[in-house]
Amino acid sequence: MNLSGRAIDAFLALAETRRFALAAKRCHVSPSTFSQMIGRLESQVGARLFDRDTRNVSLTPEGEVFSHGAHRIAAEMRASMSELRERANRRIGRVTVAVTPSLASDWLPQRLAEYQQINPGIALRMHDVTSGRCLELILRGDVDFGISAQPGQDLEFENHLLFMERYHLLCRKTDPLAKLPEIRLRDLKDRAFVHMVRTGSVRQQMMPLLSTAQVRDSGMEVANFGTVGGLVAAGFGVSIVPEHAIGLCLRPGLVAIPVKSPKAVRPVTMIKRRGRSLSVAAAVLWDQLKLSKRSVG
Amino acid sequence: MNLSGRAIDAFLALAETRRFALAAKRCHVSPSTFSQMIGRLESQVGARLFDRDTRNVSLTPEGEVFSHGAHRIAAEMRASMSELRERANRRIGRVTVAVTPSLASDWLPQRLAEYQQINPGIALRMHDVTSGRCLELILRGDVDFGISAQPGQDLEFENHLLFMERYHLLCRKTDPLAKLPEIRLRDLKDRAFVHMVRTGSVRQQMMPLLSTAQVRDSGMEVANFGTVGGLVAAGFGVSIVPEHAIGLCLRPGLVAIPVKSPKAVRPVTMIKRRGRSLSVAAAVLWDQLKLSKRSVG
DNA sequence: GTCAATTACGTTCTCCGTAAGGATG
DNA sequence: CATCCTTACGGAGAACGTAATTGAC
Repeated sequence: MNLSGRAIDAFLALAETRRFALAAKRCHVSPSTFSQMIGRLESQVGARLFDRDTRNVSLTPEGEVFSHGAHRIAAEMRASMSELRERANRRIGRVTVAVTPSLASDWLPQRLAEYQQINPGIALRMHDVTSGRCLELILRGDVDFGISAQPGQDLEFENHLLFMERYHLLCRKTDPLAKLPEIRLRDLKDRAFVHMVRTGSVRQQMMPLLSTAQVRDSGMEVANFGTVGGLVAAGFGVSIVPEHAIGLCLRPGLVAIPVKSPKAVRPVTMIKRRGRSLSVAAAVLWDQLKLSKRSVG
Repeated sequence: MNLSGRAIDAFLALAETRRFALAAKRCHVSPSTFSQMIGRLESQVGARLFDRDTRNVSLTPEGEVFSHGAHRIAAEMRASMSELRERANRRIGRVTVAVTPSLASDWLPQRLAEYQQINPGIALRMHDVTSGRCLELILRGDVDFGISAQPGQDLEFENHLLFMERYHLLCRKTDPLAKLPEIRLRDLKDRAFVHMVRTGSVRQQMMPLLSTAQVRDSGMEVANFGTVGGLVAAGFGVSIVPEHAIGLCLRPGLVAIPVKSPKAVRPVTMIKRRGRSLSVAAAVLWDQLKLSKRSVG
């Protein structure tokens, strides 16, 4: 049992035209070839599908039955092929990315908007998640790729650095530090510090630097940048946040000042599962983001 | 675009096993051939369907999309093939026959019951119709074949004589004719006669014989044998009906007496459209009836 | 080094088209 | 005899298997 698409097409053409010669032309084959194709099909399905003499062609009862199936098979084939083609042309599709909250709010939306304008048929979904969960979603295949400051292991992931993001000190305008154009980490010695939770990439990356700088623990340990802003504004201490998180933290009475340290930067990285290819739509977004990285630097 | 059933099967096998070697075995081809089959399929659909290295095999996003269609295509193919096979084996099917009322009530039911017992999966339908309408239904393809006393023209129909059916005189027991063992047509001279409608085969066949016999017209002209019985019983006259219609006419006070005349017989004939083959189920019924004709003679 | 997928290559076989054959009106 | 489907036959191309190659662990 091996029905080919061409055989199905031949069958349908003959069922419709009821002329071998005409159906053959429609299928772009010679009449003889067409006759053989029908004959082969009939032997494959094990039943005569057409009653025919040199003058008339008509479906047998078995042919009538088969024609229903043939129509459905042909329709499914057409649908499958056209769906693939439409996805290849990015007429339809879906792209899901996992992104750290800072970039999800500040940097990525603009890029996604550009993408959406060029590819209106593609449904975009974004998960804003912590760095750890980002890798998990990538590994499980729940997202096409991720963007985070914490690259995955090279064995399982493919990482592409977009740009280095500077950290900024977040403090009240009344703070003495607020007057400086740049902050050095040692300026924070003995200052109360509002921490992010340990599972976030900010905390994990800053941990060694902060202990070197001998900051004082405010006791606060929060998950969201918005909360950091609130705590700093309320006087619980200062904090350090990535550049693209500033918008989430800042409020009247607060300032953000760049931290001057070659280590106080974090690698904003696109991450995908190694060995798994991206969908066409996702690959296009990936490439677009790769090219647009200069626009922030 | 020409998807073959084998390619679909190969795709599904690989998508399920995620092993080329294993899927190749399942498809009964060598690993090398299988690899080529997948490669060909991918080039036909215009997209890479599997991510693979020598260690791991997994579906690409396009492969995921295609797998839905592939499952449906394979299911439709299986369904079409198995339906044809089941019809060939007469596990399922339908047979519709058009039959003249007399045979539909007296002769055919027993035959159909035998057929139904042997082929319980076949749905039987029967139209009891006049001879003219019988041919019409055959021609239109509304029935698989017909049984009537009026064969169709050989150009359009294929006729198979089942048996010759004798005509019987229908009269009251009090009628002088009722005492005879056989009737000759000339015995009916000047007798009031209850006619069937002109569209029926009985009337058409008997017309010349009756005018030769110089019967008298009762003025009654009816479509159903049951009505004939009623009219004869009520004294409107006598009538002549086919042997198998006797059961429809007879009632207390009436008798049916065979007509002795080489012309007072009618050919009970199976009729099908020339050049059109019967469905397997219908052909089996056709053949069964052909063989069972002796049982009546 | 071992195992799995792929590529190379020669063979086989399927499939196509040209041309002859046969049936029908 | 004209038309249309089918069969015959030869060549082109596809598909298969064996065997060598590449790549991953």
